[in-house]
Amino acid sequence: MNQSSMRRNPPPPRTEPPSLAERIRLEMESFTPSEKRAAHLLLSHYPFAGLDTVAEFASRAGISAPSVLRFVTRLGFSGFPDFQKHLREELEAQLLSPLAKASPSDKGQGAPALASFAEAVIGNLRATVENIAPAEFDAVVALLSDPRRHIHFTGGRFTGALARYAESHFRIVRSHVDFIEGQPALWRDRMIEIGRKDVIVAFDIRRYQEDVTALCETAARQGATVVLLTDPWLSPIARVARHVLPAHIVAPSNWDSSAGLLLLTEALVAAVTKRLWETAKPRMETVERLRNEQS
Amino acid sequence: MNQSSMRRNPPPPRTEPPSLAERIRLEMESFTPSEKRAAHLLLSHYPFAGLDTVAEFASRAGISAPSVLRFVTRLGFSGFPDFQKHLREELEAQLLSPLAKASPSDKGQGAPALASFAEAVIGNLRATVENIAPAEFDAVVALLSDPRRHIHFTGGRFTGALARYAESHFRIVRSHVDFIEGQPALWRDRMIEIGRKDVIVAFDIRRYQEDVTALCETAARQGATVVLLTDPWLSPIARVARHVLPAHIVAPSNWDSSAGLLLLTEALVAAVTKRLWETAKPRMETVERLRNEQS
DNA sequence: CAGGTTCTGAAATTTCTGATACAGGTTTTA
DNA sequence: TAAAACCTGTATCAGAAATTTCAGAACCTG
Repeated sequence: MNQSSMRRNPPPPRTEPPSLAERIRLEMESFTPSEKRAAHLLLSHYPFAGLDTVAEFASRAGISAPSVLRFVTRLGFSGFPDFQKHLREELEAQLLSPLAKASPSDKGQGAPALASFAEAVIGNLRATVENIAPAEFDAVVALLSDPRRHIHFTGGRFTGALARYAESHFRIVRSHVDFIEGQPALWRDRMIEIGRKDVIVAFDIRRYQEDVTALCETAARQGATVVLLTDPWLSPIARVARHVLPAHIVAPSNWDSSAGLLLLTEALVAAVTKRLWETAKPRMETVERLRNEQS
Repeated sequence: MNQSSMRRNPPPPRTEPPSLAERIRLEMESFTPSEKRAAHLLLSHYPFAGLDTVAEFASRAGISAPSVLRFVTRLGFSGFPDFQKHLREELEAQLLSPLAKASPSDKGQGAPALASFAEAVIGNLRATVENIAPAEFDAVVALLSDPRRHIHFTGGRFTGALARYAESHFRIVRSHVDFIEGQPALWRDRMIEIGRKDVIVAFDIRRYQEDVTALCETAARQGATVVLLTDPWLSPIARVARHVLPAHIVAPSNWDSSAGLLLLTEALVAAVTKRLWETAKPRMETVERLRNEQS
């Protein structure tokens, strides 16, 4: 008799996922006294009150632990951990919303698509920079500025292009720079020469590519230093990497965005060029002269 | 009852919210490899990654549970629950004061290079988007979405990598896509097959490369449609290009930044993928299946 | 006011989490 | 090159947390 199969809400909340808090407010009437106390506590400190232990929650609400359990069960969760998981996910989604709000809304075409895409990418860049430890970045700069080291760039299907981009710049700034194809057959032979003096800079984002991982593991086993540019979920290469620089990659697209990786790459190029300026300058001038002579 | 009812407080942080994240970034270099992985995971999903169980956190970070425990102990917490409590409190405090968002912007001097570089790049992206004519962008999307067209990507020394990046994506979304090396010797032969049905997408920024220009001029003479992604000063290719998308490239570096070009590329990929979704989806699934079979 | 229903919490039970000891392996130091 | 220090994962344990059971309390209902 409690539910006469009514439609829930005349104006159903449109876009946003129905927050748990909202649902609790709507169902408040049907709660028992104990459940109401639990609901009030949760709503008044939403959602943090629910992130504590059952005992803590019960104590703060002035009810017993079983009552709390009955409350969350009544809300449709399989147990208290399930309930907490939902709260955390909801909170995380809400906190990341400024980025998520722009993307799904306007599916128009042309400029709006470009503009919103750009905003998402910009958000990625900011997030990327904030999550990079300055010391880590500096350490990589120092590593790539060491003239005694040999630098090898590599990457996967899509990120391979970024590795090439990095290589094409570093090649001019300093010596001992090359690009390694990801396919095992193409690098197996060269591995014999990889050792402690070598640095592997690998680009690898999700749908992590096994051959790139294999390359890095082999190189690491030989004593090479591995630097990894990846996404926040970390390629398995992180296992053997000495330095890891994660970049945010999620964009309103069926594809991931590599803009963050490019940003890091260009920042590294800029920093290393500055650091090696004394030797880089003449190299750059020479390259320029050779180019002109040729044509 | 075991509570000594005493707040443990090593360094009284009563001034500003010295975010735990910030501290981790500063101490990053003193961490062991395992600890770094834990730190990276936490920072990349701050602070939600830390609200799970130890086992979950360890698994996601790719390390063992004890390493996680050692990590939080090293940060000065008495145990994992204490660590989680701190994260919750920090999160709650931050969520209640929207003005706290200004804090992460000003880094001391750790890597102002990276932060300011990022800001410059972001400025480039905004400027790029504003200076693109929506109609021009849409026209390019339509062109690249035409299944009867054959698409060829090319670029110069540095921008060639971007052309490869574009090609590696479009190749999956649609058929008749390839990459042309910039050196004349490598494309002269193929020019015989270039005609009205072909689209050349060229990447070229200052220090404009003569061979790329030559390629485009030849192709245009044969009736091909040329799309140019360049800088605001426009590569000479613009004379024969049907569509031109300029991107801002100036950065605080001895090198130009290609981030704007990458943004346009990714936006084009996203738009074309969406437009061709009916045919692109099965293609992407097939590619995925082939990849899995192979490995 | 009895009988039935619903609600609630104390205590018992079970599950699972966080913590520790220890040993193999690696890097650093002498 | 050998020794020492350090790092890290496996196995294990202790204890806390969530869950269930069950009996009593509160509240209708006729």
